[in-house]
Amino acid sequence: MIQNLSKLERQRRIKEHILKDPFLSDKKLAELFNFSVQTIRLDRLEMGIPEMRKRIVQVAKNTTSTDKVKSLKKEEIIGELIDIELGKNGIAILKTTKNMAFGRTGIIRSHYIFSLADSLAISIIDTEVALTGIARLSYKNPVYAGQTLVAKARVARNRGNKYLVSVHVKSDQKEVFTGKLVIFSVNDKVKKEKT
Amino acid sequence: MIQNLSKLERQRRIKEHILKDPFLSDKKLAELFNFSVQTIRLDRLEMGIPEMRKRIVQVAKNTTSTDKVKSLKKEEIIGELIDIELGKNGIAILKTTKNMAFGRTGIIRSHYIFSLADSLAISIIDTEVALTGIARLSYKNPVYAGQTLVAKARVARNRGNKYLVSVHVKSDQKEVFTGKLVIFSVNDKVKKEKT
DNA sequence: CACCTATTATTAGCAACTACTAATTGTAAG
DNA sequence: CTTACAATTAGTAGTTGCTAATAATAGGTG
Repeated sequence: MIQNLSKLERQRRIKEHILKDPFLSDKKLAELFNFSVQTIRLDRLEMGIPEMRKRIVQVAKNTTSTDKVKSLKKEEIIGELIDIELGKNGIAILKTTKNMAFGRTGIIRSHYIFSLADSLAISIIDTEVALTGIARLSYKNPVYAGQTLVAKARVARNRGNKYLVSVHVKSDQKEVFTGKLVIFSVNDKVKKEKT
Repeated sequence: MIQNLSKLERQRRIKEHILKDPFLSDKKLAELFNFSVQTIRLDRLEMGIPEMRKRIVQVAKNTTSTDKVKSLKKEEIIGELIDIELGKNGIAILKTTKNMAFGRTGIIRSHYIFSLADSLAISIIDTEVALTGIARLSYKNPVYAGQTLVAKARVARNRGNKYLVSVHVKSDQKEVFTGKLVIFSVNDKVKKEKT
């Protein structure tokens, strides 16, 4: 076989292939490129690319660290409760970070803002258990990682176990989000009211 | 027969350990349980548990399974994308766990369900960047930790860069959440917009 | 006692390597 | 043309974490 690829070019391509598919063994790469397994190995060593098995372990460990269901940690959710008057109103702040944002744009993912609002809304209801029923959300302006959000919530109406909570979220005086949430308080044995 | 019980118990524990940490080799398990490597192997074979390397590959492949989506990197998606037709519809599932729930009641916090719906809605928009604008959410029934949620989303309307996505979330055929989200696609330099 | 199960040991072999040495090929310079 | 040198290929030994199969041993039970 005529080798029309320069060594460097081949190495660049090997690297590319491995990045795209870490599950490629040296043997398969050798078949792909029509070079001997030894050459592929030399290339890998020169580029400092670990063997397939170690690459797979790396990929697997990545999953575990990100943990599949990207769980929102509690601190991230609530932010920080600053002030609260049960049954009336409350203020919470959230310092946004890069890992709450879309990698490309740095814009905070909407559900983090909703989580802040929702958590705060539930917090100000003076009851054992509170559940969100209906919500209307409006995202006014994008929020960029690093900005600090201030959420203010107040109970706008309250009929029986049904609360209408209105939440406004600002960043630097600028409104970025508003929402109206209907929260139900569930006090006693009521666990499942619907079948 | 007394041995039998301890054997079963040991196998149960081995299974548990492997589930918790798929990176355990037979040798390490043998050290952990003070049994010979051969015994561990027999146990594994009886239980049909594959060898460490294959387990690692499985874990690694889990991560790689989802591609195809433009707007979100896979780590940014809440839940697991099952099927998607860009610009049209998509299905995602989320296995709920205790740490997504209120401790006392085991009821899943609402923003996890929203996050699932929101992520899915953004995923099906065929664009580089997609942002949530307005949302109307309705929580129909409480979800308890352990239940698996199936979210279906479809693009109901599309005018220009504005998409109306409707999302239905079910658990065991029962509808637990519905939402209508207005998503904006942002392809060029659009920074903020509100309609 | 023979029988049975659980456990452990032993051996051969495999995949996918590392690490090393050695041979071959290509090509350019003296 | 010959030598020098890099690139490539080949080959060997050793490693890890196994599978598969066979055998040996210990501990009961009927």
